[in-house]
Amino acid sequence: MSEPVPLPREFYARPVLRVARACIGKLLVHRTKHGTSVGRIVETEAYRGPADRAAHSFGGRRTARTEVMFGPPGHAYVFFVYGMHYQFNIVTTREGAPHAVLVRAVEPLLGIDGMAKRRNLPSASRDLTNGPGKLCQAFAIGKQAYGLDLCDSELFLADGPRIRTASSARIGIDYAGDWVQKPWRFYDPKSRYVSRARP
DNA sequence: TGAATGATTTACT
DNA sequence: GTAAATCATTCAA
Repeated sequence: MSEPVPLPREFYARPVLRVARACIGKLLVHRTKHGTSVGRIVETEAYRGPADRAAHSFGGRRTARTEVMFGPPGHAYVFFVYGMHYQFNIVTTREGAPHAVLVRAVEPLLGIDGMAKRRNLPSASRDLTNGPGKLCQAFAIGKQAYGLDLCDSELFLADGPRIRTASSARIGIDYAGDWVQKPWRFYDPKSRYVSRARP
């Protein structure tokens, strides 16, 4: 594989639904001192605050946690939930528009041994990266990744194969009322690493 | 200051 | 299928 190159800022500076769909098939790359992890993104969700009741930025809530979403596109929004899991998001659109794409699943490509070690699972296991919390643990993405610029070469997206993309309702946001049914989840229907079957 | 809760995962029945 | 794990963040007072 040739050296992956970070996608330009313009990739992220578009409406969040377009970015969420465009992310399917792109490569996620994380370089650390312990090694490099690479995976192909196979599942994402769009969160379009402040109107979207499911988004942390709903109602324009601007706090220490959500601050990065109000900044320029192409940065990492990483948050911690359920007392044990991190989630990796991509800030999109434009400064002042708190829209983000949640990366829910990837297919491991490189650095699989490190992922297996961090997940304490066999390297062939599908459970390595088939969920938003799982891939963060596998890729060693934690609070240190909060706010990172995805146009730098530490944590970034790179071009990948063009994939036929399907959509469905988002997962795990039953508190959001009617917003649950919006088809803002995108995935590669051919991948065995999507976090679950069509709801 | 305190109580509620969550963009999940894992283990167990 | 259900439930426990576990704590930063949020909001009410």
